[in-house]
Parts: sequence; C-alpha cells; structure tokens
Amino acid sequence: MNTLIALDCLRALGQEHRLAAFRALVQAGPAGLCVGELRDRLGIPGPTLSSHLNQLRAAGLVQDQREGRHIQLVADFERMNALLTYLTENCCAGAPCAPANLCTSVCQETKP
Amino acid sequence: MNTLIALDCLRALGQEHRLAAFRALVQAGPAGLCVGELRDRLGIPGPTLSSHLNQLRAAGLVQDQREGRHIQLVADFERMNALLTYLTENCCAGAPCAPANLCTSVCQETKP
DNA sequence: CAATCATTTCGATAATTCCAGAAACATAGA
DNA sequence: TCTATGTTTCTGGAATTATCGAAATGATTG
Repeated sequence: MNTLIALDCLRALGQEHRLAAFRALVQAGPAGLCVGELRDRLGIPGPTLSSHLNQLRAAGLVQDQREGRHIQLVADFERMNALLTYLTENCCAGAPCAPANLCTSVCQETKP
Repeated sequence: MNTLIALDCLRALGQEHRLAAFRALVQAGPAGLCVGELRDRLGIPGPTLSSHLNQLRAAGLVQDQREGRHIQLVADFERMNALLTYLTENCCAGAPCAPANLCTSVCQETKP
C-alpha cells in the first residue's frame, strides 16, 4: 500500500453510495452480491451505480466476475486490510502507544 | 460512529494534502505539531492548509489547542479507531471469517 | 500601544465530481 | 435469429471542492 493507492481507496469510500455499496459487500462476505441486487438495495439508477463501481474497482476494493447474465461483486478484504494498516502506519513514531498496534489482518477471505 | 461521521472522515482523508497532514499528526503522536510546522512540511500556503484543517476538525480527526502564538494540532486516535472499526463492522455477516476481527483499539492516547 | 508573528476568514476562479437519460454491449433462452 | 434481461459507456449539465491572494483576527513582546 502506498499513498496513491490509499488515496484512491479513501476517495472511493468517501461517498455516500460507494460507502454503502462497499459495506454491503463487506457484510455479504465472500459470497458477494450481484450488481442488480446492489442497485435495488441502494435505490439508485444503474448507470450511477456502474460509475461508482468503476471507482471501487479502480481502487482495488471490489473484484467482480461475470456469472451468466449477472456480474458478481466481492469486496477485496486484503486491500481493505492494507488500507487500515496504512492509516495507522508508524503511529506515534513507532513508540508503543497503546495495548497493541493494528492486528495484522482482519479478514483474509476473498473468495468462497 | 455512524454513517454520516464515517463519510466525513473518509472524505476528509481522501485528499492528498489532508491525508499527508493527518498521517504526519498520527506519526507525531500525542505531542502533535503546530500549524506552521505542518505548513512547512506540506509546502502549501497557509490559507489552503487552514481550509483543509477545518475539514479534518469537522470530521473530528484532529483536535487543536492554542499554545501562545502557536496552535498545536493532535490526531484524535479514538476517532480514527472508531473509523477503522466501522469499516469492518459486521464483516462477513458476523461469521468468523479470519483469525480475528479488528483489535478494539489501536492507539488510545490523545494527549501527552 | 505599536510592531510583529501565527493563523484564520473572505472571496473569486479553476478544477473535479456527481448524476441520470439515451444508447450500446453482452448473455441467455425461445 | 429475435427478444428480454442485466450491465456498461457516453454525454452534458449541475453541484461540489480545491486553491490561494488579500484582508482580518488573536497573541506576544518591546
């Protein structure tokens, strides 16, 4: 994780619909959701969602895979963990500042 | 932490200069930095930095305190931890998906 | 109180982002 | 092949955000 990627991730998550979409995928777990399901949950037009998904994809936060007519979306937990780690990197100049630093990983699964 | 606050935090962090400022404060630890020091490090004009600081303050990510002619800035670690927790909340619908969920806290200090 | 330093607010402009309709593309089934 | 469904790209206008000079505010020192 470097600054540019972290910025892409944070920009991607810093928008109402994209944050909602990402959280829905995080909570859906490795099974993920398809685009239509997500569109219904968020209640926004397809093109709007598609544009947001492109940004989440570009940031590497969401992976997708076509399955027949549907496209299945899955949150990339590895990328999310890397972002969380980046935000606390070198916290307090490396001094032990609290019970523990960030756990090395939160969720390792990406695929079922 | 609710969605609106998380959005404020993510929007605040999703900008080059603000992310750099926040990371500098995180790494500076409880001692923090003053505005002028930060301005020199980032190499941006005072008004530009001030505007960014206002957004970080509004998001609750940065606290400040006047000390004589200087204003000392400190990252709010509690808020940061809350954000990290929020992002992984209910991950995988609560199912145990990896070695551990996010540590409950990363850095508890806010003041020296 | 005057001079100076540190920081913020104001205001205008440039750049970016958000949005959704129309159209296009991809897949599956009749 | 034709039709229906799911998703994306294109497009342009509306809204938001970033930037920074000038001026204002607050605090310290002489």
